[in-house]
Amino acid sequence: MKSEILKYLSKYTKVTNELESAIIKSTFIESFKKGTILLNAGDISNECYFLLKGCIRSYIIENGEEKTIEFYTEEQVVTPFNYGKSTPSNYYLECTENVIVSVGNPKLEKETFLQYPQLESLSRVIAEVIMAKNQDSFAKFKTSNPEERYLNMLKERPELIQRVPQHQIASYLGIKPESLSRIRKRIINKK
Amino acid sequence: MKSEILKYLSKYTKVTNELESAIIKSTFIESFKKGTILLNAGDISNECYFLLKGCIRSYIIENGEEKTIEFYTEEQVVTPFNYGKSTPSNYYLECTENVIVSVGNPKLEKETFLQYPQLESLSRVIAEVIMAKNQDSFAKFKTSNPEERYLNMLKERPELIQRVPQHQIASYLGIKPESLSRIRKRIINKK
DNA sequence: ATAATTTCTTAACTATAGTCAATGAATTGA
DNA sequence: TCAATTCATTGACTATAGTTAAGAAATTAT
Repeated sequence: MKSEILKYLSKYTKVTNELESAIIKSTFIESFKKGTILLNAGDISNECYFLLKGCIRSYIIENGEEKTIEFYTEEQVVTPFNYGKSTPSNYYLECTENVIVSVGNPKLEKETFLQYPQLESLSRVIAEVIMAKNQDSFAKFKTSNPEERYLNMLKERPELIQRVPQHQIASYLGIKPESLSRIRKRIINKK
Repeated sequence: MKSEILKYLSKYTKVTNELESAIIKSTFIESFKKGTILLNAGDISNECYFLLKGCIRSYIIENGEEKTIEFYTEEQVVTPFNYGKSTPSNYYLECTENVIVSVGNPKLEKETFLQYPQLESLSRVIAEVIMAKNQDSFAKFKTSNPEERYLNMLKERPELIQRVPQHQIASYLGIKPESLSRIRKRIINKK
């Protein structure tokens, strides 16, 4: 399992033996059952995750309604908004499937970074890449309408549509389930 | 002017004398006239900015239409999506006012980080904070409708509404200028 | 296996955003 | 300062999303 992490990091840097052992030492693996809530709104978040297997969903509850913010799948990093800070989370993290993750926490991180400065450097680079991707998806979301968003999702993350229920996809796209149903129908008729 | 940067950084860390001189050495200030394009779509981006004075807007052109992604104002960091990478930018950066910025580039950054590792550490922390904020605004955008987005903007960035033209705000909110005009009318009538 | 629950689809209706066109207001440039 | 240009508002009309309600389909639990 840990080799998945090394494979991921090797996209960003040459993984030396030293780095490899640093990772292996400072990393531990955990499994969670489908349905497990990893973080509750109102709680302090003290863990971040690297997803090895499964799917994690972040969502908020507004007027009694769940609104999906993001779906995380294999090889994605899940860092709660306020990871390592003392402010409570405003959203939930839920396993929508059985999940295997590599877990990090601020204390462990700090120690590791002190001992292996190149890991902090790597962390910064990866944080910047993720940030760029986030900005990119935000831009795409803003500049498209619901139908385009769904088509884009079909193109970019087709497997996700098979893995998660449609009403969660709807809220992820910023619309109601009924609308997504109609959009799907519209698309089929257009073909 | 440089003291503004130190003031900003002091929110995240104790600014030691060493850090202060590191910043001062590795930083230079530039001014740009209103209307200046700092980055063109298709170009490689080689600079990032810390905004000391003025406003910078990022936008893309889609079907001949400008769509505003973000407005950056005082004390904000402008890092192009692909800053330091060799892939061309997919969007524009434009000064919507006369602008004073502190400029960074990857080469300078690299040298500075080598010499002052605590600055890289600080960079990572700030990157994470910005990331969290981005995720937060994305979540807010997704979970609200155009009217709520405008009301939220009125609350969060009231000065911005005075500073930039309304059709740019409309595209920033993901709607057409005519719709924003109607939303404003609706809000006034509700009061 | 069957009942209970949840999810998805459809329909009728309402509210709001998009489109196109016209006009008035504000800004910019010579 | 006046003309030209850009920007904001309004109206009429269209398209699409939200709402409510009902029923079908799929999933889950006993």
